[in-house]
Amino acid sequence: MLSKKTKYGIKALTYLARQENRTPVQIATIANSENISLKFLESILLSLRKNGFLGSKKGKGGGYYLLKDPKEIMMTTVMRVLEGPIAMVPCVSLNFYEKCEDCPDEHNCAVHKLMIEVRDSSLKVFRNTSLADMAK
Amino acid sequence: MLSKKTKYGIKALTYLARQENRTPVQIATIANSENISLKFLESILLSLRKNGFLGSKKGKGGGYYLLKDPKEIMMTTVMRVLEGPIAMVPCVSLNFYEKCEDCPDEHNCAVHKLMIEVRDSSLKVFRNTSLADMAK
DNA sequence: GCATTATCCTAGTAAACCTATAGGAATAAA
DNA sequence: TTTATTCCTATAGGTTTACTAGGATAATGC
Repeated sequence: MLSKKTKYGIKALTYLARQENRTPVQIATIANSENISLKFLESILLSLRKNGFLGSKKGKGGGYYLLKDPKEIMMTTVMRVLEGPIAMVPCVSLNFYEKCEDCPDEHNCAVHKLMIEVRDSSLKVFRNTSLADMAK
Repeated sequence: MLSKKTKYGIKALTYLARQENRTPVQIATIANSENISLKFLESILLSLRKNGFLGSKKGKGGGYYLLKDPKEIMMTTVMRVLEGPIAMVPCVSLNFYEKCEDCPDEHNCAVHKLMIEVRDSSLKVFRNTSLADMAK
């Protein structure tokens, strides 16, 4: 299941991608438009800034804005930062790999094989979608 | 993330699918072979029986066995029973649909569109894989 | 300089969910 | 009647999720 954090994060990014110029948009504006709790969104945008997606400006007329062209921001990156691994099992994750405790031999594990297929099919979708696509 | 329950459930089903005949296999045998906590596996197999995948026999020489031909058991069904919805968001789920609270219009939601694609790609994998495939 | 308007940051919390575990009842076979 | 097994309910303990509180910090405009 997608966490609300991820869902809201994607919605906020999409909102910003729809903006014509890169002048800062206030958290409250986005929160209002997308029906997201202000304080929760605040913490999400903060982490998106720390992860290099957003820039910010403090004080009056401040807010958040995208740092890159939406076309260059792929959903794989967004998902990994907000949600974590795309794979359903750590032993199949490309960026967050971990060995299973119970599995003596990964290559002989039926779950492993299935989950590689699932991972690849999801990856294909995320890799083919940019934030610009989302904003359309 | 796949829950351990689902992971262990699939492993147990695969184990049973590999059995040549349908004589009952004890929980302890499976738990041992797959490195799963006995008591935990017990509760998982119980729910698999209640959901029509397994039959059981009590007492000495008892255990669990598959009720259907592994070729007829598709991973979509297994996943839905063990893990729940295949979709990452309820508003995109075929079998567990729920409207989003925050979304006024589903059809205009970028997250919704993306998650439909992800769901369909995962579904394709699960629909093309039977328990017999897993056991190979 | 000062008031106002924003973001920044750390912490905390209630509820839900996950991963088991305990302990005994029911049933079947030898 | 003993032994082996599943059946069933309850619950404990840990983790994660989805927020919320409250003040610090910085920028703007008068």
